[in-house]
Amino acid sequence: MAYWLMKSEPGEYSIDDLERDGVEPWDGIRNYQVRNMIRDTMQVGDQAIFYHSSCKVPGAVGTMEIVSEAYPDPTQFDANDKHFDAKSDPENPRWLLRDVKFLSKFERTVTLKELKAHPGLEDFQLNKRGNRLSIFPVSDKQWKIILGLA
DNA sequence: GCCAACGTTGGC
DNA sequence: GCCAACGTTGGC
Repeated sequence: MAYWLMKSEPGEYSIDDLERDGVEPWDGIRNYQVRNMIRDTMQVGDQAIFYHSSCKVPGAVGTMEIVSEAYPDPTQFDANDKHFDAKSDPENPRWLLRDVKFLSKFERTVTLKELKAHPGLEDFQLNKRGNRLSIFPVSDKQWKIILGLA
């Protein structure tokens, strides 16, 4: 089983929203590198850290499980959606998503600041300069460290 | 709101 | 295929 980190702006969709919904399609991916990873590398049963980005206290807030194969993101065909993509062909959809299931909410936010300062996380992608991918892999070691902090 | 980083677009 | 312009991400 592999581990991931998945970012969401809590103003758009937070860990509390996922706890309430249980299972949710993780839509809005509009980056080819990320799309390729969720299509080709991610597996049903993988687990992911839920990360709050672009907010007052950015950080890891909980965990979830990947519970579906990749399938077309319906928001790409919805002209009223902010993720609408007029160039995506319905016969060959450009953007995919997977369903995720709530597993846990941390007692507290493990902040970006802590993650940056923690020994053993020097290679963590979140801490790398220019990191902008909304989903990326997390190693077993990194996963254990972060859950240990929660 | 600012800005660095980097992806995408489109003219040539 | 190059590259300038533009858009987006995301921390601060």
